[in-house]
Amino acid sequence: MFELRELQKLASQVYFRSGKTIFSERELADAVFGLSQGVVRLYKLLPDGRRQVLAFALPGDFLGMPFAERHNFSADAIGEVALCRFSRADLAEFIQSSPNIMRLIIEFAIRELDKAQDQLLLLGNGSAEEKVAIFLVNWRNRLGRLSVFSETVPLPMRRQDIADFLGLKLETVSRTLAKLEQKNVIRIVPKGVFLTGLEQTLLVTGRSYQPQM
Amino acid sequence: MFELRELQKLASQVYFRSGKTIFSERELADAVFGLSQGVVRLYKLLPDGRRQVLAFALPGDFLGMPFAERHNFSADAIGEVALCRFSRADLAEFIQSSPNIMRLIIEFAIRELDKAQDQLLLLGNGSAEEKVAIFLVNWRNRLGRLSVFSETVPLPMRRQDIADFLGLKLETVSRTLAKLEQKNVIRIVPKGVFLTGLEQTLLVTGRSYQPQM
DNA sequence: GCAACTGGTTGACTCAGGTCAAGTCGCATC
DNA sequence: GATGCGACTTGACCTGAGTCAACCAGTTGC
Repeated sequence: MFELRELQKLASQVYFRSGKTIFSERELADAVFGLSQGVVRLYKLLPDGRRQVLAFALPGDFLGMPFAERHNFSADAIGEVALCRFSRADLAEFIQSSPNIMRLIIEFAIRELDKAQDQLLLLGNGSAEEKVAIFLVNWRNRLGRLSVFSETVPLPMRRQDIADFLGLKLETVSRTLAKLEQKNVIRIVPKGVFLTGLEQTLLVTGRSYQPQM
Repeated sequence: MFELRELQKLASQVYFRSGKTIFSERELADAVFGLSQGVVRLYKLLPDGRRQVLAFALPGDFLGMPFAERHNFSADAIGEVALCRFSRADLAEFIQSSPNIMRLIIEFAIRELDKAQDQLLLLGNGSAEEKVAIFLVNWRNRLGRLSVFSETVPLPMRRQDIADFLGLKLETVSRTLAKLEQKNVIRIVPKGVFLTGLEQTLLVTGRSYQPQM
């Protein structure tokens, strides 16, 4: 699409080292970002320190919403990260000029909403095993779509991140992975897993939370 | 806003009796609705019958997203319901003509996304008591904003609906309400509750999941 | 009035997942 | 190659919420 080319011109590249915060919840959203390299964790915090990871962003994903006054979640880098930064002012001007872009943004927001709702379904109804299994399959599929298609699926995030994403404790994530390995549907390797027949398990158990993240 | 008046002309009023389904997940979204009277439950189902209630819609809320091909959740009436029905074709045409409306839709979608993310935070990290307490306070606040401001807060939905909304079982909801009554922060009355010092409880316990639903 | 239902409550018991506390493994750094 | 550290695993135990079942209160229909 023509407009997207134009949009590129507005971007400036920025880089973040592992663990650095890109932006924080409630902060004024003076820019939004397109992720070009690496993985980003999006999350909300409670005053007492409890955390909910909302999503893991991959290259191609957007961080932050145009038209949102303030960020409503925090984002930080998992490993080294490269981003395209769009200043809010530039972006607003650009968007106003193009109904096509408007429409893309709406469709993007709808997709995000749908993903959040699928996640609600999973958090509200899933057992630990279902949660972990579905997380792994979805993650693999997303990486697959980016053709980061290695046999062994990398898991750059920490166990704690997965736990906070799934509403579990890190010990439970660890134990559940061990259980899945026992069942011979995965193999745990350093910094990743190797999936063998996990989706079959999901089908058999009768769940299908719409494999997409 | 001028455009909103115009929009009214496109609407046709429709009515649903208690329990009736307005639309179902995956169904072609040939129309979207504005809720004018009553309460609607929005939910997703799993093949094995488990259900996640995503939200309870109140008058003024929109059901269904313009630009979404298909509904990505189901909706049915809790009690008698009156809706403004907008056909997809009419609406699309109307929207294209007005960037103002586009912008409103984007902002609406962003708000919905934010609400869904707050709900993720609650489902992932809350105890049964927190979930129920926060649900009651949020519900009261929403009704308050509609100036349906009675001292006793009506709860037109069933315990099962609340349970499916909060990722609990109906017995747990029932017990938790009983416990809150014991603590003298609510009083249970037929088809509703009476809140007395519940928000204080929330502040004391240190949680503030952004009181809004 | 009484039967049949539906929605809600309550009790007794179970168990998945949380908690706490040792370990282990990998990997920097000196 | 010792040492320290952060990420992860594993075990023993505990508990909050789920399960199963009985019971109660309104409502509807005959």
